[in-house]
Amino acid sequence: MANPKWLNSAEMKAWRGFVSNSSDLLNLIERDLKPFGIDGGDYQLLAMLSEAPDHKLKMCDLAETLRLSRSGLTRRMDGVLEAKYVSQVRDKHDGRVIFVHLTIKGFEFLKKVAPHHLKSVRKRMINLFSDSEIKAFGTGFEKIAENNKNAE
Amino acid sequence: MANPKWLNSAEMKAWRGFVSNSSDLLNLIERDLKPFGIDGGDYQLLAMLSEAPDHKLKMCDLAETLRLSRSGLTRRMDGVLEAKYVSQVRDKHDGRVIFVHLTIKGFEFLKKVAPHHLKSVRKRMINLFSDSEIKAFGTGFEKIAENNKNAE
DNA sequence: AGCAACTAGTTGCGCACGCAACTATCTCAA
DNA sequence: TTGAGATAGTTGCGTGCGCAACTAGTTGCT
Repeated sequence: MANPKWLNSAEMKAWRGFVSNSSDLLNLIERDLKPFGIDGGDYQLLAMLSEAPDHKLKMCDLAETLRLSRSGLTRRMDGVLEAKYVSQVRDKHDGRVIFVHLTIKGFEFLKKVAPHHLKSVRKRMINLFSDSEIKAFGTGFEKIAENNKNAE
Repeated sequence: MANPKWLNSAEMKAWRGFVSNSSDLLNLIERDLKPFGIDGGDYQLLAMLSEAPDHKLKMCDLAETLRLSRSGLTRRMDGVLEAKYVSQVRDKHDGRVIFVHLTIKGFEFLKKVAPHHLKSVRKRMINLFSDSEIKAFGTGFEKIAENNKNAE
């Protein structure tokens, strides 16, 4: 354990850049959503539903894609249910599971907000990058994801 | 505002990869610190002090490097003060400011933990990357940081 | 000198989250 | 069929954080 290789300057720059700036980036993009009366968590929730088959997902699957605990999702649901952006339907075949459905209202809302969010993501990240940086972020995070899956 | 260009598949992969996996990565690296009795926030705090001139930093500067609000830092200090990893000294020349000093004990502790943390960062990110990915993460986050500074 | 505007740090409060414990439901093996 | 274990979702509780308001100290303008 004594002396693992220290990070060279390029490695340090990559790691520190990631640690320091990713939260800033996410915060700014979330802030861009505020004028539309939605926070980043709810936006992601609606976005994930909109991409799911039939615009619905089981609570536990939704929690997983959102990187939330089951209890965290239960409570996040309060807001979007109240706003009638989603509805819950108990599964007929398995009484334990609840499907979360994106409502028409939720989908319309998402379609209204999405272009603004997209502009925000472009402005704060994607449009700053060269093609090779885009590619490297894609493959880099893919490797991390793969590695995390087998995390001990 | 109507139709900004949607993300192509490479752009989407970069963005989604970032959004979905960065929190997982940070959580796993933080989890690796747990056996040493320290969380990610306290570790970063000690690390930033260890790299500062004279191992000390003003509260407000420390808060900024840690991406914490001033109040957030005030409370995070409780733990590391209690553990005697840091001490606070009021500035002689400006009675408003408080310097946070890394203590000998804090520095020794950090030196003990750092190699493990380093291994964790390598295993979960750096060692997975090609040279060009390392480079791209460095320049990519640098661009984001630069852009964030001028954020409106 | 004196007062307004700013800056550093702390405190009160509310919020979002995870963990552990709980209920309800399902699965599988004997 | 029945009972042990797994799985889905909720609730109680503690924690870490930001925001707003506050105190204390500094700066700058007149």
